[in-house]
Amino acid sequence: MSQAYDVYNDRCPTRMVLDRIADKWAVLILDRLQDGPVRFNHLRRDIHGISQKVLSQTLKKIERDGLVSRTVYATVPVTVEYALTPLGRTLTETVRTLAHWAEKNMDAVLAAQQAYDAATAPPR
Amino acid sequence: MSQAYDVYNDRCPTRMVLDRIADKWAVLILDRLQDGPVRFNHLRRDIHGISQKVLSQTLKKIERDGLVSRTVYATVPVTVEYALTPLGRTLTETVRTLAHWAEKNMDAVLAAQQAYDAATAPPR
DNA sequence: CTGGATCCGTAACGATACTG
DNA sequence: CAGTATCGTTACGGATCCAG
Repeated sequence: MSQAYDVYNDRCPTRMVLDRIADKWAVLILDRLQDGPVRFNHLRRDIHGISQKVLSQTLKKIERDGLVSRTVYATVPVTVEYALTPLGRTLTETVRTLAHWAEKNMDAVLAAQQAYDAATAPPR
Repeated sequence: MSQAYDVYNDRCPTRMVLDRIADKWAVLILDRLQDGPVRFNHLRRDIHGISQKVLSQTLKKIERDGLVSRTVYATVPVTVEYALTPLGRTLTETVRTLAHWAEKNMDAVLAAQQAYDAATAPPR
């Protein structure tokens, strides 16, 4: 993280953006949209564990951030498609590097956790 | 995000790791440790807005994940230093790319938010 | 100095029911 | 289909006090 801004202080704009990135559901949604527009209930089905309420809220947030677009089709019943904006696409691309890290180092993290637990819990 | 794992399903290990990355305070701490070991109260002072409770909890979490090491010096009073592990360092490096994105696109996000708010709120 | 323990308010979330 | 509204619960964070 660059020191161009005072990242550790409140009112830091970078920190503000970090708040948004640090949203698990938002990241998952952004990722799911990478292959093209997806409808509301389709997202709901694909992202297991998300409630329709949280999905709705999160979509609104990232739409406000300019990361996704919302397109309503006057079909009956109505159809709504969410898609990445160009800005959103640049973000998912950098998020990809995080995912790669996760896949590569997951085993190491798991091992570390087990070691930690073994070193702290067993005294019992 | 790669599709090697079923990222959208629970029980997905990548998603588990994502949970940790999606922790604003953890990211801030990891970042602060990039230039070398830092003591508890020093972290507390530098990362404005974090409470000592949350700092303590977060440090434990990322220590358990093997991302930071905790070293106690038998001074008086006692001194504790936190430092990045090699694993932790690889993570901060990828997180850096996120920060770069934030700095580069912050203005665009801000503009998008204002446009969104202007398009939704004003009907009032 | 480095935390642990406690209390307590708030914001987040899940479930459910209802609407255009 | 795509949401909104309401309710109840829970998890999280802040503040304070205390201990090794």
